[in-house]
Amino acid sequence: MIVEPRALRESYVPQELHHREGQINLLSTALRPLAEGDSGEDAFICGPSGTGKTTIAKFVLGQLERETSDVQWGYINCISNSGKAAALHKLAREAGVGLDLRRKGTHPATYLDRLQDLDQQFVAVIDEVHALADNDMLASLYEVPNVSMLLITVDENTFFSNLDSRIQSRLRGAERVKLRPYTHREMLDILRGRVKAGLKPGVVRENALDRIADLAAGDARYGITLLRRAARQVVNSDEQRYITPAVIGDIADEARDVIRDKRVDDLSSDKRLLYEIVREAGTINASELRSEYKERQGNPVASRTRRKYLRALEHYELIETYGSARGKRFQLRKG
DNA sequence: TGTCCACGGGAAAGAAAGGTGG
DNA sequence: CCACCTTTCTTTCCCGTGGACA
Repeated sequence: MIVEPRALRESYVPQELHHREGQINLLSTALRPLAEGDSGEDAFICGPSGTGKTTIAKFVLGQLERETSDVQWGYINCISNSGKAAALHKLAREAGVGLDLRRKGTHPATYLDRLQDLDQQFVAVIDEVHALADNDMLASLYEVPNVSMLLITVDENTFFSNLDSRIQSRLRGAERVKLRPYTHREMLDILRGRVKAGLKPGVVRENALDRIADLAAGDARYGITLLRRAARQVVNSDEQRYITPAVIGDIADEARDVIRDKRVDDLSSDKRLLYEIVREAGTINASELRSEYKERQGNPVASRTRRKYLRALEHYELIETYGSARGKRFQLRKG
């Protein structure tokens, strides 16, 4: 049934990307000077989740890598590497220059020096950049002449408004690539591509793909997770031989949870409890949240810490907040 | 309009991680 | 093996700001 499991993972970068030609060209053009050894433009990729932001970044850099050997690139996700040192460490390692440096006890400037000494152009792909704790890492990277930044975020306007004005003006000229949610038809193409690469021919009913595309509503990550879970369900089942709309219906809720749980699993227990409280309540105001948390947590963290955690959950896009000061309310983020 | 309380920036203390020298 | 060092990362303390509510 499953021929190539990797093709069913959302992190898989296919040989050809459907319906993103314009954006790919825009991004390639922005990075074009790198192939001649000049520094490229900084660029943004923005769009809702599941619109292929990370995938097109990796795709375009992969293309560039095949054309020239003078370009190195590194990828970090700011949700798992929120600290400046951790993030720079990973970037330097991907450039192959930080291998001798220890993770703790190395000054951030050391990584920057190493990147600068590289006699190649370097592209730093910084995913989920809105979750970055201290933005002066961006300023530091901007200072390094042979480093270009490719910043990935959901909405560049909210990202910009949280940025301090010095970096704001520097990044204002950066190329912006915007991604819209996929249409139903586009989603079907993407799913067919994955089916062809990953599954035995004929095991997926066409109307099942239609059902997946409906549920995914433009979010390719969710669509692909649905396809993967459906395939696994059929493999483990004795009765079912084919992926049908009924199978999709059975696993739809579960697939939604899988994506969310993957993020929630990484949280510390206090953050997870705060998230659980918001999730159970749907919407909750600040003081109710505080008393609920204190009641359920034996030794609660200080109130300032609790607020920092909540802000982090907001950055991770697990919750949303409205209002300010005493009127602040917390709400579970949908989708 | 005054009191209450939550927010959030920033400093600073504390804990943890990794390395070094005796 | 242990004491000690450097730097990161987390948590707390301090405090000015501002919305809610009587």
